[in-house]
Amino acid sequence: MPVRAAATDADYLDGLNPEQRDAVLTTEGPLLVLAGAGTGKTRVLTTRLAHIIRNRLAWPSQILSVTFTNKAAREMRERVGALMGEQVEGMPWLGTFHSIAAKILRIHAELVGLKSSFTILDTDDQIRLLKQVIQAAGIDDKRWTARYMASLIDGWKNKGLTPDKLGADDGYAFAEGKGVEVYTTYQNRLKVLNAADFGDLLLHNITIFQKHPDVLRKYHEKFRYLLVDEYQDTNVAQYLWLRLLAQNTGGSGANNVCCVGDDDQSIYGWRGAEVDNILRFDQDFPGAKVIRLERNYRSTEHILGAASGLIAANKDRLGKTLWTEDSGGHRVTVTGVWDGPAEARIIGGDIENWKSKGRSYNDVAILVRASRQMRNFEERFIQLGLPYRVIGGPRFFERAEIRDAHAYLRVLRSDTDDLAFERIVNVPKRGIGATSVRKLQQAARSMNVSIEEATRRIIRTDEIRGKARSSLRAFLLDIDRWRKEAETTKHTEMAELILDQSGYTQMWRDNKDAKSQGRLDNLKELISAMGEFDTLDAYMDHVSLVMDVETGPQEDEISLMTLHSAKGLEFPLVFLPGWEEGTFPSQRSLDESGMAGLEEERRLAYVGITRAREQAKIYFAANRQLYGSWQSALPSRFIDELPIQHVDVESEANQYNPSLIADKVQEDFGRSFDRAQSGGRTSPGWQRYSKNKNQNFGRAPKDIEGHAVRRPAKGKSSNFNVGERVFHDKFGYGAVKETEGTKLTVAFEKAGEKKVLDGFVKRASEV
DNA sequence: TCGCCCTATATAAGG
DNA sequence: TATAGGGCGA
Repeated sequence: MPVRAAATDADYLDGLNPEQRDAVLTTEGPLLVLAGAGTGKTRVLTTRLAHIIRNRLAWPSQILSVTFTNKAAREMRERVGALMGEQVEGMPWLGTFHSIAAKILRIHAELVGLKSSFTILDTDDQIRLLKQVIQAAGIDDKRWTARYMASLIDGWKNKGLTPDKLGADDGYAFAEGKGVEVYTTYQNRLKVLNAADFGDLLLHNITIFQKHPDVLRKYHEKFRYLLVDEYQDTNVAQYLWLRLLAQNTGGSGANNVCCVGDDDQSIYGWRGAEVDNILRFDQDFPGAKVIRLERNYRSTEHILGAASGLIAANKDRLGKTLWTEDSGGHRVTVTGVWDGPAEARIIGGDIENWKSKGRSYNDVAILVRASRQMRNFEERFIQLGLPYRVIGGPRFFERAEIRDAHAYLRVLRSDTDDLAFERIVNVPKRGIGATSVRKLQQAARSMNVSIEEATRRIIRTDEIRGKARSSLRAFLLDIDRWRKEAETTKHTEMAELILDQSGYTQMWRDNKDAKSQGRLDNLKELISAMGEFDTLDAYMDHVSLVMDVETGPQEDEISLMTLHSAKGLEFPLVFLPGWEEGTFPSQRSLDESGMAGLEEERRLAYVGITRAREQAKIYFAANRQLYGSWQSALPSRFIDELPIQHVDVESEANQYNPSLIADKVQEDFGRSFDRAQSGGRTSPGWQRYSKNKNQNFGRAPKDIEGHAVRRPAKGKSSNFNVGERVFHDKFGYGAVKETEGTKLTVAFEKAGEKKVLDGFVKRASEV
């Protein structure tokens, strides 16, 4: 096989810019491709794969390509296929971290005490199992919830920490130091159940690679090229896994690892991602080449300018300068509105306007920080009759009815799947309550058999009596009959038959809840999803790792989603509502993660703006309803950080004074920052921050007519005096307690003490 | 054991 | 405000 083919004149390289071409052709040695938003990352990735294969640098089976999501893997597979034509059949080692780790683990399962047939537990199973472990350890599971323990364990697994690698004080956050004990017991239970949770897939791989160099060597010999997408999202475990596979000194493809990512789009720190991985790449892989893709093909100059100015406030970044030839276009707009419903009303009107100009709803996206912000929009769109789709939200295979159905199928397949058996033994209600189930669990444990086997034995005794006993007996007979029929019946028919005969579908038919029809529909959809696989086993293997469902044909609809799920997408017109302190940046991020949290929020804002091709429109509301009660809000500090030459300030007519935007509290920012950051104003971060901030604030913003907005002089006080009686549309009457610039602290008679801006209150005497 | 009522709680979400 | 899960009475 030639080490390198002269392929620079190949037509698949046409149309790549010099940096993209370099990223495709640099096949040997470690390479980091820093791909800014909209710089043609996927094209580079797929072309690189095609280049390697076409030039016979490696066979498709010798390339390991990892992504985070099934969607990304699917897209890559399709696009490589399109580039290669029919000549190449699928790439066996292209997939998500988890699917590839699972594939490897199936081969070597016995090295970590599992059987090759191990089941993969989803988060729901994981939590139910943990609850059992916690209760068995005599820990109060209300004070110390399984959910909390699961998050600790996930955190440890994300860091590559098995129980033996934890110190005594590590588990102290749980039940006075019992954390590690619970973790250990949980891992032992998993082994007994022949199961692995998602974190284990990677972790077991790492253990195997570390303890069995001969196994690792085989993979070194197998893989000549490694490719990692979205490298900024990798956690420590993924990083360790990759290092082990990549650090190949003697093999055929020494260190040919290519990581692609964008530190500015790292938004999954809360999920264990370590931006550090990408920041440290050249130290981890000595001799690494770094290529920056900075030419943006997506957005206008104003959109890029606004986004770049914003992200410049971040300290920990490698730094890129995006540029475009697409000059002109609309500035990013910033609009202040009265409250959430007003925001939805204005955006709804804008969308109608867009549509009436002959553009499509598909061009439009609304990106929110938290899913609860979607509600105002849904309500308004229904009123206006605007078609929309919500992207994200609860996923198909995670719905309770689907999990129940799967549990029936798991029991059908295996008589040792305790978690599945427990889940459905009393669904639908068969009169087998918690007490009976506990007895079964105890019996199973003492006899060292599965719960199903324990049940078979126990119903021959008087241990369980009455209805519970007869129901259990009938249930076991059902299971036996189903297993027998399954030998000769197609799996889809089998599923229908089981759901029918168990009374499961009847349970939902009898349920008068509004959602139960939807659940029945989901069950039908499940059957048809199963039909795409030849056997039940093939189907079950698939769903354990692929939780999403491919989206069907597109209608012309507005997209409504969170900022997180918008990553990787683009739309001509993007609405960014809810840019208020507390909402965005989220107060919780600041409280829990301080400066790092703030920077991640800012990257999220950057992701949001850079989704837009033609126009990005930012909104903030003066009042926001949170959990049923109204709160006044201040514009997000991110609005202050937008370079003014790329921004137009608009206002909701007569309701809002544009000068408020400009004003908005440099001092207030300082205060919330102090809260979030223990270092306070003396920290380097703060000093750097204020410096950047002042740079961005040299000029006064302009309002929609182009007049410079009057900016209150520093220390300018409001027109209200302490003790004055005022009226606020949402909070009613109250008395001013304190004034600070244009910000008032008002003791409202009904709503209590609130901080509001003086533009939003009137003198009570003028009402 | 079931079912209702009350109350505690509330980001983001991939596999 | 909306919901999920626990407590308690029938």
